[in-house]
Amino acid sequence: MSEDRRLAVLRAIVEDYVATHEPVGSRSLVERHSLGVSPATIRNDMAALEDEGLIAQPHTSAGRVPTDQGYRVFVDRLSQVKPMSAAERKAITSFLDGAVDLDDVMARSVRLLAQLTRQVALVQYPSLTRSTVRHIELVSLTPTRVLLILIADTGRVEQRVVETGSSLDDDLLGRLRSRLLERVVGQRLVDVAERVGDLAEGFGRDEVPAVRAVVATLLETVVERHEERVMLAGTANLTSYGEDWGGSVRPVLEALEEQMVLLRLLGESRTTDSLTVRIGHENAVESFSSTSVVTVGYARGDEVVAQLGVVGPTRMDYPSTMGSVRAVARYLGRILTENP
Amino acid sequence: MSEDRRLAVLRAIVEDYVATHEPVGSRSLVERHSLGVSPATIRNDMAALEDEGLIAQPHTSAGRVPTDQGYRVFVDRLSQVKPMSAAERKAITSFLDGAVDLDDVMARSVRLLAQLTRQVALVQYPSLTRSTVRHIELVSLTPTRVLLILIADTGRVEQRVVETGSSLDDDLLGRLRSRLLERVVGQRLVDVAERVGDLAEGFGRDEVPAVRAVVATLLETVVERHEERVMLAGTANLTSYGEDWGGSVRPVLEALEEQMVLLRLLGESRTTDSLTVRIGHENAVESFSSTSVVTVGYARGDEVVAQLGVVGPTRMDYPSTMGSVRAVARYLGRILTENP
DNA sequence: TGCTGGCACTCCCGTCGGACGAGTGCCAAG
DNA sequence: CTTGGCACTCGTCCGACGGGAGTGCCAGCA
Repeated sequence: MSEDRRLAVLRAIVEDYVATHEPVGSRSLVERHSLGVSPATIRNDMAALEDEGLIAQPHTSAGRVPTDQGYRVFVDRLSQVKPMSAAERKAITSFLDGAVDLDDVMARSVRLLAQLTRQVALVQYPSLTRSTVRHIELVSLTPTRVLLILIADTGRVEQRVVETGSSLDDDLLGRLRSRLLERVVGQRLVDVAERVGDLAEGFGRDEVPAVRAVVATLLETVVERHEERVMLAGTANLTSYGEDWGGSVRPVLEALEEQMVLLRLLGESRTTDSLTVRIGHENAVESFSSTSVVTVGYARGDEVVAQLGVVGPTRMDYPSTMGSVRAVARYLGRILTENP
Repeated sequence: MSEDRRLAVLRAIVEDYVATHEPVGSRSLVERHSLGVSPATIRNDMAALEDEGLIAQPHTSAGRVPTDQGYRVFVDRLSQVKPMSAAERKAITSFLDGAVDLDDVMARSVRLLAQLTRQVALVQYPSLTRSTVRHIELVSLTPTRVLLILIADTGRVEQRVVETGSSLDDDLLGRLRSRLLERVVGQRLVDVAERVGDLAEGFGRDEVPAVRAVVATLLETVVERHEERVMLAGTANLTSYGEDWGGSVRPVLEALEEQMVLLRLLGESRTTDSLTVRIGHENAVESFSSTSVVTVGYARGDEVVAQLGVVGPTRMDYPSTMGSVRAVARYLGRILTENP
């Protein structure tokens, strides 16, 4: 009973099960794949695979279904990422090239990914903390209110209203603006905090509170993870996987409405730009125990700025999904890199 | 056979059906409601109501179910909006009061509405075209790129990158900014177009193309319906209504991902601030033929700036839903009005 | 004229039993 | 180590059946 054939059987089981969504038996296995042995032999292999915990049977004397561990082995050792066809690549570029600004790029990417994979797609905005400051603008709204606008080099724009407490005249606003600009433009957002800590120095006594308020809001904007936005698309695809996906669709839909959950799904492997596959219970989030999450980082230049990925049933077509995810990440990275 | 009693029967049928989700028969009707007559009498009334097209039976000799028209009559003549309890009102205010900016207000409103109604909630951003310009800012990104930021008095901020073609120096940018400000600040967005048409006059020959580019983008931002954003929450609630909702959940989920569809659902009665209920086929959108949409405008000051509402099964609890929708609209309006 | 009780009828739905078939595990032989 | 054979297990798919809920109609009564 060769190790090789056993793995070939596992691969065949995964492929068939993904294709048919039905437990697969020894007979149909030898029919659909040229394994060169009889059903009985396969049955022995299957028994072994079951002992190893890679497959399981839903009921006695039904076909076999891959377990989470089975998928794990399949992904790690038995499959390779399926590259996109030329036509698909072309479709991707032409679809993404029409974008006019960052929001548009993100929106298009996430919809594209949902379409390609027929699953739920997630795209995280380029992280604020990893990018640098391109510009800061202060706009006076009312005497005691200032709109603080922060523009990152990724094209991302954050805005925030500051209650200054005391009033700011145009002169003070101008001085504050230029001080801020000279301190932080070109700096990485992570470093902004230490660059502006003493910014209040050099301002008049009565001006300090207002300056402090602005700086505080700026730091909030920069530091807060909370603002790591994630876009979502393709929730309708949840319905296609019938009822047989563990529990039901509801908890998944609920979880997908929580930004925090999305970030956890995407964020746990922040720095890599290699494909990450989290299968079933490997997901930290409870309600995703019968789903798999495929993520990858995308880069601007040669720095990974955020993650994107898809959420689907554990019985997804991993090679294709991984191919699509990787392809979208690459083209998205290219667009971000080319458009300064 | 009095008209009054027939309508009382219709009301009872709607109420029971909404509560139980099962066809309601003459016997259980007289048990649960004090109609003062026998089942046989009710049956006669039911036959009449069926002739009028207000109720129907799923199968011969099953109970009756309200038709779209039946709900229509119920909403128009037999029900009144159920006001929120004091506790609920308090919860609403405390939930909304924590908001820090417009995005936050919108996000909280939509989630709140979804929770209150246990349905899918929609909230449209305050319309750009109905509000006035508070400020316009031009920020130079690269020599040939300018970030145009438009701030409306509703607190809404739109940003857009302008490719100017030729290069803009700081001087030109400054002149352009002040010209723009003097022309449009305080103007209604609808009027912006005519105020800036001739803005290029007074600029040098070589400056005109860049000015034109900025103006064009500004108009695009102002005019484009496309940018009427809608927030969405509570899609998980779609699953609770079981399978028995016409067709399935999928087309509804799909439609809800289209901004255009959301706008159509909300937008058809733009100007009123009175409750609008669209039942089943009354919805223009195909996939919503077994859902009802309850919308209402919300105002800033005394001007309706946008719509909000919920999408649910036709067999929803209309009085409560209408109460929740109206309440959220009022509190949202109050917040927008109080925070300038 | 309108309400009521009675009655026959329709049809949905849950249950039960049996036949079928897919699939398994084991064994003895090649 | 592989293979064919064989007995066995279950899940699933009918078809029949009975109960029950609900209806429509009718004749009698206020």
